[in-house]
Amino acid sequence: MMSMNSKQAFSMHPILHEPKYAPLHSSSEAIRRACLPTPSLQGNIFAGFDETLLQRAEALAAVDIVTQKSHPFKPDATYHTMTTMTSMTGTPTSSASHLHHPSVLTSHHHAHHPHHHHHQTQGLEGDLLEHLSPGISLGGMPTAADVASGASHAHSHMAAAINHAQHHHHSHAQAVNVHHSHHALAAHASLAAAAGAAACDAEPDPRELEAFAERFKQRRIKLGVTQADVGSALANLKIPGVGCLSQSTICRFESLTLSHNNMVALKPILEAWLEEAERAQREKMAKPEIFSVGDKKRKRTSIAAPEKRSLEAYFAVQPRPSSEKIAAIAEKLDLKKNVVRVWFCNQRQKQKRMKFSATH
DNA sequence: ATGCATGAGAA
DNA sequence: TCTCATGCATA
Repeated sequence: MMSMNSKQAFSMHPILHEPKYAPLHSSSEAIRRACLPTPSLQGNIFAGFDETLLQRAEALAAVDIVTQKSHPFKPDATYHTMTTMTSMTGTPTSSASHLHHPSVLTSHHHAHHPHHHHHQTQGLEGDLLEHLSPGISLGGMPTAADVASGASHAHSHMAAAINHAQHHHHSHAQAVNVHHSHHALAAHASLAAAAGAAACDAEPDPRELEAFAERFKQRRIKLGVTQADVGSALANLKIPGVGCLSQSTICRFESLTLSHNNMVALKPILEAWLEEAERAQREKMAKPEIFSVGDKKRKRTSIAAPEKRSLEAYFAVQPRPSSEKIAAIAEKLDLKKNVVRVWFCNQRQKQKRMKFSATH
């Protein structure tokens, strides 16, 4: 088995999004029912009705229900927790924190399906949910991460901006950019170089990526660093446009549960960290003097098993339900429309992840 | 390790 | 709105 080829063909563009400003957009909340014409689907038999589809899907779901059981839960189970962070122990299992969303690597694009719906009128709904802003924190570098941080110190700052694009003559564009807000730094250029490698850069080889991920994990563990440590330590590398990443992302990288593009974009960064960390460790070995020392809560809705099964059934029939269908499903399952919409989005994303996509 | 969520950017 | 990259909260 060695086939290589990424199936995603993206493209073209040399990228670059200019540091745009974030227009403010308020997140859309929910739109409730409206009347809508027709969900034009592409040759789908089940194209435009609702009840029938829903019932059918549920019937399918029912099959599982027999086999599996869980208790029916509240439709709106959201957990909130007050997070009190402040727990940094020496043990590797820490967490990282950062400022805003350091969103950052992007590349994508490929054109795909032309689907779209119509306008739905009205969208209002008093929603209880709102979002808040993050609290900042992160003061010093605690413990465990000497290696992680590559021994260098952090001046606590995040960077911000820039966006870098890489494109050669090929197809693939990777861009690492951070959203900046105010100032921007200069830009520069070497992402690939950071990898310290010879190659120019992108290698769409699932093989290579998989191998790297494996090695990465292995060496990371050997260094005694946790995924969270790696994530926060990335900021210390000061690679233009690269801030820190969460434990989640590192974990997903190692387990290949990221999109191909994302894997490709992250690889050079993590590779750079790895080298730096190993270098730092060697340095430390030399002199055993070591270290001196050492909100808003987001709510996570919990969709009960039965509802989840129904959603899966609907998804099997129609992965991209129209707004109206989403509303119908939401109502039927007694879930918020937005929850259902997000569920579908996440489901679609899952399908696209690497792991064993196919070409592999 | 993963589920659900947010946000930017592009349609 | 959707996709994508990411992250907080959780199990």
